[in-house]
Amino acid sequence: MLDDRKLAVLRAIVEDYVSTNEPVGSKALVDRHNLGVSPATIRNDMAALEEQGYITQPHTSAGRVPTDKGYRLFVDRLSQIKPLSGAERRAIETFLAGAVDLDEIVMRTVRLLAQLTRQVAVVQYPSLTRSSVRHVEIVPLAERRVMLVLITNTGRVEQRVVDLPEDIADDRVANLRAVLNACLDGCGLSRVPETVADVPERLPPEDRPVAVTILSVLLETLVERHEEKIAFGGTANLAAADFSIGLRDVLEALEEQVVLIRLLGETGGLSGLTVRIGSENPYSGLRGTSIVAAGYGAGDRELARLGVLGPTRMDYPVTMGAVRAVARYVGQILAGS
Amino acid sequence: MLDDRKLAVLRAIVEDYVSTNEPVGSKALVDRHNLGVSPATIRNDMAALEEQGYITQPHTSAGRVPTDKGYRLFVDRLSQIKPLSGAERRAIETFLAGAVDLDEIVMRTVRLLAQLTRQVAVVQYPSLTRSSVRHVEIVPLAERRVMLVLITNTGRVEQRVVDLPEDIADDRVANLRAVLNACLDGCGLSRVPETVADVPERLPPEDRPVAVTILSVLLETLVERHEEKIAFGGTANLAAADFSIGLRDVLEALEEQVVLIRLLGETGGLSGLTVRIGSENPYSGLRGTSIVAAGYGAGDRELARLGVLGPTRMDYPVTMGAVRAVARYVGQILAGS
DNA sequence: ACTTGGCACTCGGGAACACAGAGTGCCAGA
DNA sequence: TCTGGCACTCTGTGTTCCCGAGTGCCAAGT
Repeated sequence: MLDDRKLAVLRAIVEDYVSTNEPVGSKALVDRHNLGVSPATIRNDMAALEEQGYITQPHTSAGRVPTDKGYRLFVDRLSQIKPLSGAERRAIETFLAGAVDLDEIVMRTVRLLAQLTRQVAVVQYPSLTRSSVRHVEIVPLAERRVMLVLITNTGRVEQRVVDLPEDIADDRVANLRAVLNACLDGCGLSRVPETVADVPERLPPEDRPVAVTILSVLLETLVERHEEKIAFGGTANLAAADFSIGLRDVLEALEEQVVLIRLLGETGGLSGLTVRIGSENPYSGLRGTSIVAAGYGAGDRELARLGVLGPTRMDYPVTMGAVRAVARYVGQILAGS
Repeated sequence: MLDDRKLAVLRAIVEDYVSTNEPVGSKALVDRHNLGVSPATIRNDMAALEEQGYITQPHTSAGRVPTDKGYRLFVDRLSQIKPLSGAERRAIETFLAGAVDLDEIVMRTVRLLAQLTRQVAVVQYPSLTRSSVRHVEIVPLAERRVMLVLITNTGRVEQRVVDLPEDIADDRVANLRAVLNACLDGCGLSRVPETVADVPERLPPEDRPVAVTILSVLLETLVERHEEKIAFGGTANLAAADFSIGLRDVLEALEEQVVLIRLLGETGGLSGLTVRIGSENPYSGLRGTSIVAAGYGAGDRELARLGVLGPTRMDYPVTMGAVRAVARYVGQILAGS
């Protein structure tokens, strides 16, 4: 049904269209790629490909353009992820190595991805829920007011100001801190609620109201921040790629954290890369845009995801290579720090 | 030289052009605003205004359009800042009040400004250098590795992982922490370097190498973060305002932190509002865009700045009102938390 | 000294039109 | 099954033309 040559033709069409941004015709095809046949033959193949929905023509008597289905086939079976050049790898390493805290790691990753792929980069902060407690700190700020600081093993720091129901002496705060750290150290965040359940009972009765208040804020922090944080950048690249339509929609989607998270979401197939092409993605404003995403994490578990977003007409092999490489390096950095 | 009627004409031109986005001619002017004179008279006035560079015509036989100089005059002398409606004020208050930490305050402020003005909003994080130390925390992470956490009175939290030259027992860390907090509590960040200079001497000799390492990282933190942090949003509004040219440039400028800071920078005249119109601003890519900015702070001192960025063709009175109001409310929130 | 109506002039933008060029589908022959 | 040829169909571009909004200027009016 789709013999080898037809597949080759499809591949050629995708490659040409991606690089020229113009519908590609039969003649141009045989000129550029040396398929050993004549334009007429190609036309027949094209007719077949169109029949089956892999390509389409914007109007009669124009060249062909890949459909989403065509890109899908290309990505799945006709292309290979293109590894980065040595220079690029080194650039990534040195650029990321300079980061000094989590915020900066994320920011730099965004820039890196945007620059490497010339698209919009999106990076999710390492998930709170899957990481574990490294330290809890309680800092007295004023009477009846403390700041609660939670440090995770991924370097993420959460802070909350807590208003207390009553005064509490500094040494009692210290005690509470010690108890908390003793039972929470290394504890997976998802297991924190059970773990702290009996903490009040282990304290002198007069400390319990304060402890309960602080604990409730702590739990709140975990729940609230379940909605993850996201950073993005490289929007200038959107303007460059003369986005046929909906630049507005894309920008809107980018500012809608919830949408973004869903787009990155759902881990996918081979080598951890997810590619969602045009109408495959669940947000109507993003018809015409594809997302290439990958999970990253320190060690074995996936902590969060990152990826890029660009026109369906993008260079998938290169983009996928860049995303995969960056995801790996970020994972290493996180594991090392 | 510029009698009252000419000024009225200029005002009318600005207002009409802002609302219609089309060059405004003499006839349209007399129709809409009831100046009590004929089109011919207006034409003479317009000629005078053009002569002096306040307006210009895109081409012969088109209406007039304000120049940057014209907008400047309009902002300085022909318009009044338009206060927000009661509903808007309440919306601001409730929206900002829900914020739970500094990050969220900033994020919400960005959204608020963007929504209120329908432009791109830019918010600078409260400056580190002008705030003061509320607490320093040293958290042991592993042997020879601690995390240094600095909490400022504006709620900003800075963290750094520090690799130590040698092992150090927890109680000695606690001692160092106590000493640091004792001398730094409430200390303005700019005075930290002098203040900590003699700390090593006050410690037992065996702790000094560690203390020196930690202090150097602390000082580094202060210096590095002198480059301030910035958040922005509402870029979708850019696409809506059919930006004549340079949407790309604008997006690039937005991602260039340094440029952004310079744009917000320099506090200005009346009521703390700075308006920079088109070519007045120091970045060539932003010809065609204006910036309305204001300082905000808890109490008397200006901690940082916020503002919006949009086409020179913007509704200045409304925008200025919104920026001023948001700046005030954010100040209140910061002071209160 | 301003203001006004009249008038000739200018120029951009849209509509109508023609045309070249790229591309297609199909068919008959190798 | 491939190929060359041929007729056909579009889009995009350039040309021309014309309308209308808007101007500048002048002479007359208040």
